[in-house]
Amino acid sequence: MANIQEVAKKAGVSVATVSRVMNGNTSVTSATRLKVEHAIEELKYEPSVLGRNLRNSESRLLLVLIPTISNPFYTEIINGIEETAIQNGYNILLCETDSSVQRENIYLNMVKNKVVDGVITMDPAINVNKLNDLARQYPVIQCSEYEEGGVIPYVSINNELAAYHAMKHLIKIGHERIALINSDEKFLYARQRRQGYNRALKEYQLPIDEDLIYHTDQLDFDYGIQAMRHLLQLEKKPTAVFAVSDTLAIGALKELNESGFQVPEDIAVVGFDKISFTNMTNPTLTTISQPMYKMGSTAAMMLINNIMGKKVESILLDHELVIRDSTLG
Amino acid sequence: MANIQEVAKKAGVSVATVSRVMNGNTSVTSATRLKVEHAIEELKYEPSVLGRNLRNSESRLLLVLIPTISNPFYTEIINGIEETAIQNGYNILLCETDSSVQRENIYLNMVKNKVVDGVITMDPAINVNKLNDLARQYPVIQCSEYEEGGVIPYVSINNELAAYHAMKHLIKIGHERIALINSDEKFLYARQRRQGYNRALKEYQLPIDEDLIYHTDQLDFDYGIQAMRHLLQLEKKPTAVFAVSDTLAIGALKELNESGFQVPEDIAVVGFDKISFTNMTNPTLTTISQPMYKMGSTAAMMLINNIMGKKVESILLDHELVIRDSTLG
DNA sequence: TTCTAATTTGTAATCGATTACATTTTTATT
DNA sequence: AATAAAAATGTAATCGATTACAAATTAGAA
Repeated sequence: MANIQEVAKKAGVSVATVSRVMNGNTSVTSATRLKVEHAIEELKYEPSVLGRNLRNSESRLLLVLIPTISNPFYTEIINGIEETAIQNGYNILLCETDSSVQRENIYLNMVKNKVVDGVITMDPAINVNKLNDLARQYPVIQCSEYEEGGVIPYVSINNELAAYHAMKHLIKIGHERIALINSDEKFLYARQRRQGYNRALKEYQLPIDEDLIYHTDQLDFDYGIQAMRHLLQLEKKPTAVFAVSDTLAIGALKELNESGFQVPEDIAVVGFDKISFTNMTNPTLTTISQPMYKMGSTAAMMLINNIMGKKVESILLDHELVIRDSTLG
Repeated sequence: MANIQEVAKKAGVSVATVSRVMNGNTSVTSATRLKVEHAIEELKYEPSVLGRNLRNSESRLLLVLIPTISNPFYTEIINGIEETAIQNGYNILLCETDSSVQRENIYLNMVKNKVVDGVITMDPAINVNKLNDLARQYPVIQCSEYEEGGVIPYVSINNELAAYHAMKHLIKIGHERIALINSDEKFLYARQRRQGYNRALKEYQLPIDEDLIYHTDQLDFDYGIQAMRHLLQLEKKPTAVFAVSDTLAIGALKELNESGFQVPEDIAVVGFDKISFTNMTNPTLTTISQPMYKMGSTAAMMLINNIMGKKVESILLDHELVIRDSTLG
């Protein structure tokens, strides 16, 4: 691949002029421009991004940190990030942390090293102190999970309200014993959704039965199965289940089918996220729709603005309750 | 962030010595090494990857091209790629082509521009000529989809044999009218799986009924639903369906459930890939298990070897038929 | 035509590392 | 102690772009 010197030589001009033609900001005679363009054409010159980045100290790369790529919730968000990034001349470096501190370190160093211009993190298990340190000097955006009252801009939804809506729906169709399959409450979203769960119950003067609340370590299908298995062993079984992730809800649904329970007749199920699978289950799954694509593109736009030195504000996007067969008698 | 000059100054040595300490290959007295390490510590120095890459003309980044991030088949492969990449000091730049020529161009230029050191493509719709051009000068590996008789190293499975196995299973349990939900036969894997389908039928002297073969444009659930809807309208309906992707099979299953058919009693279903969701459907889905993680890590290893100048050979990995409820009477 | 101002083009420093080669220091040998 | 050989360290070029500043060219005005 030819470099800028060779083009300059071939066109009989200086490298500065070639650079000017490439970037088109300062004035070049149309005659020389033509000469240079010819040389570029002939040599099939493509400027080295490495050289340019070193000089400009930018990489046009955005780091995206996700806990796992296996959850469709994240892949939809990534779609949104990628589209927006590309539209603005950026590309994304996708990295799974797998909640490993070592990986986290590698990735966060990439920001300091200027391998990337900024970072969007969706990892709820990220080290908050380290992230805040980083955010002091470099562009950082949190997506979906964030630090309450923190200084890092974020895009998310109102988790408390969304959970409240899901619960209100279950209560309104007559359920009184509603189980909650939650993830670890060390995560903000888990605490917030728990609060929504509590609020709805209180509002309708229903008791909060700790037996009906189950915490899982992860969000995979299997953990939903486990959770449901546990809940079915209770003496006083729930008549409905609210899971804080569709993947958990799908696992729960599976276990209910296996055990011969009718959904929603025996037990109703509500999920969270609206991943595309939820329309394929039998019955289809009632769920809280998160605007995942929008969340991704918003996060990307916020990060790019931040990189360009603009001040950005955190945003809470709207959710929506999607009522399907798993709660429709 | 401090640079190498500042460290050199603080340590009272030259930049070369600092570089030597950083890279640890050539000899440095333990006294000076200590001085330098102290300076590095104090200034919290991290070498600029940009500067290093420019000089070494490498980026330690691998480009991964996928048609879409939404299919779990690809995300499992990506897991394998990422793990292996990181183990070898590389990171991955994940890019969805969405089968857009424009994006394809952007991404392939990244290879020429040395933004990345090599590329793994899983996009079946990629422009083969362009890819071959690229592969003449740069490291390129194909994963899953490849060019038959081409020169680009690939890792895949024996698609013909896998489809043959799936069909043989269906035939052995008594099916004679077996529909095929295939994707566009412009893709090699589609042609190969079709061949396996044909071979099994021929071997058991069953007729090949073109009415039973349906082609879809994409692999999303909806296309599986469409396909099944079409097949159910046939006068002589199939008693079994073989779909070349789990996502299609899941859509088909959904449509069968909706339409009141019993699986596998009325119609049996076999998928392809063994994505995790196939264990969550009701009934669980019989499918061909592809070693996706292995495929990813193999592809990554091949690419890294290729980058290091080694010659690499194409590999076909083993598949496995996983029999589940959708074919178990 | 001559001079000034505006425009175009070139020169060379710069970004931050690596490394060939040169120089200095240390070690070993007689 | 003198010398050669080996080891440690430093100097400066290099990767490929951008850009401040300098120099050259052109245009315009008198």
